[in-house]
Amino acid sequence: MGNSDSDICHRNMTSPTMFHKRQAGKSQTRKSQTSALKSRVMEVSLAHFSDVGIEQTNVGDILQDADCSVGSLYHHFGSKEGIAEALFVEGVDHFNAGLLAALLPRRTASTGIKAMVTFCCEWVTDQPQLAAFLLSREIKLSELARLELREKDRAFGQSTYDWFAPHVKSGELQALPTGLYMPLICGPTLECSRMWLSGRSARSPGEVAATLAEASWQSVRKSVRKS
Amino acid sequence: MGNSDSDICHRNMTSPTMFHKRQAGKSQTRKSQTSALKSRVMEVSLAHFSDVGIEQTNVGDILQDADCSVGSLYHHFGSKEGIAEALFVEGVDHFNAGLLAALLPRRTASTGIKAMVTFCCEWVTDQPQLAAFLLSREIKLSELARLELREKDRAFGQSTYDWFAPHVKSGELQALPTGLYMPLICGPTLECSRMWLSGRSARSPGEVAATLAEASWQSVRKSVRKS
DNA sequence: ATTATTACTAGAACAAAATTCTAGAATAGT
DNA sequence: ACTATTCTAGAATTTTGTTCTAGTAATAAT
Repeated sequence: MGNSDSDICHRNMTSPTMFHKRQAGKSQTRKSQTSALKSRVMEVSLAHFSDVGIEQTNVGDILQDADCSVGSLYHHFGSKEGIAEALFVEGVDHFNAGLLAALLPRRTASTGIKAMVTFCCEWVTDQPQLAAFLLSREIKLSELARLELREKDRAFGQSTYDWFAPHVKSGELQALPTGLYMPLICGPTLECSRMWLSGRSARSPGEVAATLAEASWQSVRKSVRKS
Repeated sequence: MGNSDSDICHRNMTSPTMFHKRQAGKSQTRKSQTSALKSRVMEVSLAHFSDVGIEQTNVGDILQDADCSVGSLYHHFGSKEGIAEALFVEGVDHFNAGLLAALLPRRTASTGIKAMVTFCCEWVTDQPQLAAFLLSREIKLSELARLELREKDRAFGQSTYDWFAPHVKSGELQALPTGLYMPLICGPTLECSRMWLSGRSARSPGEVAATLAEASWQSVRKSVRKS
């Protein structure tokens, strides 16, 4: 059915080609074919990576599932890690953008913080594959990607801090080192997510979103208590 | 100095042995030699794993640094992942034991929760190698190890819950699903740790321990507020 | 229009690294 | 003493990631 290759002898054929297979859709332009190929590789890779991890995934499987040649893959991604890196950077971008989109429109400290937690929970529950991949830091980022990411982190931190600042000033939120807000707000949720995604816990983040949101809010609000 | 091997020709020698090298300490019993070998392999492996990751570590280096033969390594650990697995399970055990030891002697809810956070911070700061390895979930656990770990998690959760229960009953701690206490109490700290260990943040957990402890306490204590 | 350049595809060939295999030595059990 | 088992050893094999050469489509330059 699928593989009408390898029936005729390809062995010891020093020259490739003799008109390309694989170009099923002739109507498509080359550009769109290429970008389709790249997305296919990334999609397939994500599935494998999140399933068995980067190391256990072998390039051969990706090649086969994405119907891609060795040459193309290495032309576009450079290496197996290269695919992972692309997925990682793209994923972090999406996550951060979504988190900001959830936060910025809120007007009160309480609703803002809770919106962040809720977004995390939904995001993890909605796309467990991507979440599992991003949360399992098994990617050894290249120096380039590391810098790119650090800059993105900084910009993201700045944006959230701009939102926080007025609420800190008004006395609703605690004044904390910049780097502590994210861990305090999203840390518990991400920890729950890891447990759930790795099968070590049965309860999905979605199920406990409200509780997590309230608890995280309590941990960063300015305390004015009786006792 | 060290390697007086490979000077005499070993090549194309179909039979091994002809009395073993490596047995430097003749006085030691075989048993202790073996267990020493295993620890050596684990120690060396941890250093490599936490440094460059499991994938980037190659077995050859471990073999050389631990002065171990291929046969021995595969006899004892089965595979490279096998070493990682052993390290992981042992590490989780130590961590959980330490955490319990920090918690159990405390008598009040507040000091108990804070002791847990403080212990996490110290533990991560004290043994960054082991921490980095455990927190970077790049290990694909075998089904066996997964079950073993799940059971350990359950037992650990039970022990902590036994400590929590009275404080919940007395109204000091919130009543939460069992699986949420750990993420809420240690989640922020572990998130900070990951950031610090991966070089994405400059502040070590130790430096912000007190703040984290207070915040985590606020997130799980029973709220009795004005507003 | 023709040529040069670039982007892309293809798969054989290569190299490196993980794992298996065979065999011998030490020890425990009977 | 003999048998079974555990452990050590390293050559041989296999697997797998990556490079290399060679070709095709598309585009820019002349």
